[in-house]
Amino acid sequence: MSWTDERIDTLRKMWEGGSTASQIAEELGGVSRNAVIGKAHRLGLQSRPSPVKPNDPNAVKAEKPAPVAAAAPPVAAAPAPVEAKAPPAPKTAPAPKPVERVAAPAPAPEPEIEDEDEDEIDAAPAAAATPAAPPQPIMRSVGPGGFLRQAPGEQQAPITPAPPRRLVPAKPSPEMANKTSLLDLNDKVCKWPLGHPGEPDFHFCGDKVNPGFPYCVAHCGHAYQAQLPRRDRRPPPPLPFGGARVR
DNA sequence: CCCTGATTCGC
DNA sequence: GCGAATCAGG
Repeated sequence: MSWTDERIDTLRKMWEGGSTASQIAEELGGVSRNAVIGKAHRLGLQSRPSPVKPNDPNAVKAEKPAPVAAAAPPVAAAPAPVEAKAPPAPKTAPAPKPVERVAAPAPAPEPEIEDEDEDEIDAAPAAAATPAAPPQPIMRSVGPGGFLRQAPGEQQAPITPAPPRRLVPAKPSPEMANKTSLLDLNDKVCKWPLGHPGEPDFHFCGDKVNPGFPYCVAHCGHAYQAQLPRRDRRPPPPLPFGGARVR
């Protein structure tokens, strides 16, 4: 493959649009990630914070070891350290346009609790509530039964497993009449739990399963997230660069 | 390990 | 000019 104007154009647009070299390489096809990077540099397209490059030309500062008089050892090392001229002007403004990008995380699936009458989990009467941290929106994903999965940051025992409460009759209960209980599960019904174990009306979806899956079609939608091929993933900045056609 | 981008260097 | 090999941080 050669670098035709068209391909260079795509490279340039994607590169400036924030696509990674790998993505660009895949999009173009026939070239490696390295080829893309190499070409990008040859085109003069640098920038883009590199994981391995401190993008701070001013660096070196705060270098603990040498508070010595600024300049290195010039020949006529004048002992006079002071002479407060101005701190060595940073000459040309280095700031190469930091290409700021807004991290646009994929819209997390709205944590919907699907469960009729989700009764509040009355936490233990912790008298003096601990001040704790200020409430902050945390994005969680929803697992079967409406359990909120812990966000990556928080670590904490997963809520009380199954509050004893009172035992409920396994089957002959009015409210459980038409519900699918544990004993009703088989390969043909949706095993998506509704409510929480230990609660009076805990039961399972029970709908006809999506063939090949343990859940019905609807709940498969919750249980499985489509994993698109890389090439179809449009990275953060939804750049409308022209030439890219989704294959 | 995986991912990144940067750099080098033989072609 | 090209890009594989290599490097180095996350």
